[in-house]
Amino acid sequence: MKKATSFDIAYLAGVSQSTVSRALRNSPLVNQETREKVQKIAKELNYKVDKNASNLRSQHSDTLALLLFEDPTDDGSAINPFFLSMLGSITRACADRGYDLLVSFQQASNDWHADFEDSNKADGLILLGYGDYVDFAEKLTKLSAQGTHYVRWGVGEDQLKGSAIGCDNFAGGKEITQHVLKQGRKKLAFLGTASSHAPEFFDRYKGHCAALKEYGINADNKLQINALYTEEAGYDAAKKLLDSGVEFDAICAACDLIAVGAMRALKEHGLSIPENVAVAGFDDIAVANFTSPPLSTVKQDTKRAGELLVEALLDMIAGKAVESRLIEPQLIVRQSC
Amino acid sequence: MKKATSFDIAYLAGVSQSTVSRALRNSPLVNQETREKVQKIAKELNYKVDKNASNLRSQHSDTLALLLFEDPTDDGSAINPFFLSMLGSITRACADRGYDLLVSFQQASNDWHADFEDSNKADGLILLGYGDYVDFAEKLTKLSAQGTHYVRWGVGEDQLKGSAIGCDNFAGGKEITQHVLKQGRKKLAFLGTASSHAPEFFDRYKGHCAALKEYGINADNKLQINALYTEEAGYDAAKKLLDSGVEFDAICAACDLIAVGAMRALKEHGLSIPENVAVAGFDDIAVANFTSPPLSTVKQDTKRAGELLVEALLDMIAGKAVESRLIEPQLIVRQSC
DNA sequence: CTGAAAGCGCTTACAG
DNA sequence: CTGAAAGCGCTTACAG
Repeated sequence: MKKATSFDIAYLAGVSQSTVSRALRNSPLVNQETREKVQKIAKELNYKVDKNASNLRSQHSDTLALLLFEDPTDDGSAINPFFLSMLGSITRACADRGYDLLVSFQQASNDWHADFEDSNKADGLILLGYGDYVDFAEKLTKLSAQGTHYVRWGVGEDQLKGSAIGCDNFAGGKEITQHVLKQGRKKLAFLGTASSHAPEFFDRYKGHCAALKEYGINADNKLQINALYTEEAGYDAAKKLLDSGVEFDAICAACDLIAVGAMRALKEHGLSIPENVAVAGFDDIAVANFTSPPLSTVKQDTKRAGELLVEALLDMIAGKAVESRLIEPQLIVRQSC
Repeated sequence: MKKATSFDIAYLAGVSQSTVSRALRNSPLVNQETREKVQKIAKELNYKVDKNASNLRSQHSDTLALLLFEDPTDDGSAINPFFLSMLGSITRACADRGYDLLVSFQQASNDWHADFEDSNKADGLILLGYGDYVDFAEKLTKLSAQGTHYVRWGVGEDQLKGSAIGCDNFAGGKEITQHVLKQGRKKLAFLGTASSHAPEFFDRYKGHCAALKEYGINADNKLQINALYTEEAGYDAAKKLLDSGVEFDAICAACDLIAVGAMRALKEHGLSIPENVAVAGFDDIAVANFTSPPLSTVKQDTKRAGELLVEALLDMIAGKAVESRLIEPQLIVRQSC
């Protein structure tokens, strides 16, 4: 059976195809009786508007694209659980608003705008990632120049083009460090890249340093070790710290995966947590609740984040001004510190 | 600046719009020199084919839809990490093959076919879920009747319409139960719904019983407690088991989340794992490596699964016959049994 | 409130 | 190898 079109319905209903189109979209212009008749027939025929045709004509797609960009050095098998969680909440937020969501891991192309908005596949883009933000900045500048509608998860607009929804990383970093300091720890190490290549980590580090300062402690370079987004990186960084011989009684990790890797290194080294070394994370991924001991961390509300991202993008597409916004993080105290 | 169309390029290249269209799709019909000239101009203009127009004309979308159906009783906040992992691998598999992926949690509608394939948004559907399979069976029958292209993650075709890629749940359930029995355990409980409402769990249970039989043990009804897909359900089921007073020295959980919940209940009850009770899971989610003690389980290869699902669907769309296939699960021994 | 007509931007027979 | 033309299935001024 061939697919029904609006002309088939028009014929059966004894009205014009224009009227069918109007009736199906609940236009107030159409007589209620006519509308009901048309909708009844459409239902009987299992009719659905052809999205390609309607999008082509109306020049919008009611579809958003989620682009997950990652560090290309990643082996590709495991996605950071934090982003997977964001993906889940964004999918839900789109569905709630009647939008479809196109998902892509855009390693391949370096022209997101062209690939999605120019080809009319999506009305706007949501960017999510943990790649190198220095490379990334160029792309954002290009996107903005082309007038693409996009929002980004991450840091505010001082550092990168465009609007962003993000966690208040400075506040989060400060809060958990204060918590560690309150336990009487004095020599705090920070595991995570502290540079504009990873601005979210950098902000957390700045919050970390601010808390130290409150306690009259100067941040020590030797206690900060670079590490990116993975358990392996956390393991390596902790090893490096241990091998360096610098004394420390606590580790603040820039993310939970780093903390998990660091805990493994500490245990291999015969150190117990938190007796010898306190450990703190950031993100509150599912695993944080199950490490031994369970990891104290900073929770980012991914559900709320997904909603804000989708709302901001929709506002932008509608031509409204969109402000970057920060979500308040929440301290989660468990047993690791 | 208005978006460039193929007519703009045709004008600049001094050829017809038809030729532009051919040149852009690398048609062998077009002179190489002409093709290069056209492609150069297209690049300069930042031109991208309008997907809505080309899809409308050619009647296919190069897009696949992933439908995640869940138990509506779920609170909606947390998606089972196993499915999130599948989602990641499916996204990658689609990208590798030049397809876009539309993601949807189809709670709202009950007419997937109409929503995606009839509206020409997608060429085919991938179904992934943990809802009630009895309700689900009707939908599948309808999908098949309408000639929709779809593949499903889960159990083979005996029980449900359509082709499926799934884990060999029987073999996995049998293997891990054998492992538990080898440790000398005699009174094994099974936590997970054993009925056609949850056929994957049912198959795991059947494997479980087969292993018991090999060891001369008859499955005892009182040692099987229903539970669905969540940590909470696992906790409740273990409580129920404990309260029933039936003796047991091991728990085989139908999935890791159930195992995690059960471990919590056992500990609250003052029982130690594995000394008093051995615990086994199924799925190998990230958390399994971090429970205390780390959970022995059965790993499902989600990367391979995603690839097979996408390949099968593409074959089906291309008109090839597609067989249901099972992936071999892999026993992962940690410390919980 | 309704209809006839144009047109969104492509792909693809058809003719040369 | 190339071009003129039709048409995919809608939405939306325009006219009544």
